[in-house]
Amino acid sequence: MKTLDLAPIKSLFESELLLEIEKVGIHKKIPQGELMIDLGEKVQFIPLILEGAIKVVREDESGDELLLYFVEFGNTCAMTLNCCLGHSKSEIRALCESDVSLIMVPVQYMDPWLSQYKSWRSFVFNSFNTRLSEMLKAVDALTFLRLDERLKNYLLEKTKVLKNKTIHITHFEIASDLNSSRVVISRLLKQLENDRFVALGRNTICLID
Amino acid sequence: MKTLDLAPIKSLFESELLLEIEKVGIHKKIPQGELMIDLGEKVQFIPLILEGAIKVVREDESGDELLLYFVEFGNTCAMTLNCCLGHSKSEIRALCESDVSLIMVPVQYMDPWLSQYKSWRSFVFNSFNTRLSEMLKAVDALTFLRLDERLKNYLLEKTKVLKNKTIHITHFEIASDLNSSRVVISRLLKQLENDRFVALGRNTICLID
DNA sequence: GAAACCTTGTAACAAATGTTACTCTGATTC
DNA sequence: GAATCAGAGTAACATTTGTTACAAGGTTTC
Repeated sequence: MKTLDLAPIKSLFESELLLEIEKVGIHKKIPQGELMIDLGEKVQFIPLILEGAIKVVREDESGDELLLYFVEFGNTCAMTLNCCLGHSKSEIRALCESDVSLIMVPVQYMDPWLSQYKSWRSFVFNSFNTRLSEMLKAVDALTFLRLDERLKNYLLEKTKVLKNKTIHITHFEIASDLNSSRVVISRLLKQLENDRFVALGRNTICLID
Repeated sequence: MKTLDLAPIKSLFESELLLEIEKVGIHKKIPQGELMIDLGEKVQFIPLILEGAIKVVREDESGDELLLYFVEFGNTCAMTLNCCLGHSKSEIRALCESDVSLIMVPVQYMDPWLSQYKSWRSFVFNSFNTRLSEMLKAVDALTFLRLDERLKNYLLEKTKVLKNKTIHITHFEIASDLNSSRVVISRLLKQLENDRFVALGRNTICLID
């Protein structure tokens, strides 16, 4: 069994805590596209993300979706913390946006570490704060922006998270993430192409500049 | 100087913590309508709500608003915690929806109490969770509901928080809270009146049933 | 009590977004 | 290589929401 490579999170936690994490944490690699948590599932582990990005999605009763935000390195999913602490079920779905490398810490360490380690408290609160900020951003976009602006933001986020100006995706998938319809997205993308914001190809969108 | 009446929160915290709260907390009563925190302000106190409700509002650059949620007894404003911990500035505006009675705890107790008192940890996390849930509800409404449904929810929330079936409010104020326009709200309210959901009067709306 | 103001009702129109239907084209399957 | 299919372009139309404009009653001010 390989030792955990904690290098990416070394600066986040004090050394004693790092030892504990090494002892009880399980290193996992999850390939792109894989479902991590679904609606209504119980969460048994706190995920510490080392590499990659996770996409968090909300769904209503009739199956319509909305992308809420991405979770990246140095954060954990606050919705998961939510579940761990409240022992409630997941209100969201989490998918791997890219290949993800993470450490799973069993939930029972949550509370003792909170009282013991200041760096753990910082980490957990930092995650909550980041999450609340992301939720605010989502609300802002839905409230104050028109769909063309939301689409632009979406494309920018996507390229940032995937670290690649060219995105492989269909118009239909974008429509799902933005809770819109394929025809509308095609229409707006065509506009963005005319505005020299993107170049369109089959299954690909390339940001210009 | 009167002793704090901690009765309402007695069951939330262990007795030692209650003593500490009594020692360092400042009891305050704030009348309805008063501004508690504005955008960009720094927060020096953690508010523990004993009675009443606080309305939390988001605003964009151009001055358009949106009501995010209400904070009631037994919770604290997670956005405030956000500020306390991150030492960042408020991203929201908080107003007293009704007369509010609360205890203000200076922020420096936040961290020591977290490591010392399990009930404080529970309380803080509970607040975060409630806030994330409320934000999810807000996102859901914006994404999946049409304005008439959002208006209904708004009226129901409002009567619940104010504990009164009759609301004193103008159509314009509702439009602000829902980030819509007065004319649209009047139109929809008229519909709700035809559907026997409300009875309309000048400055008043009364929920039927 | 006249003037000014606030609140609400209503109509006509405009803009943003969603829906349906059809076409074209390149990829995949057999 | 013919048949099928998925992805994308486009037009016509429907719905939802927002905007402008104006009228009619209350309320407040002076």
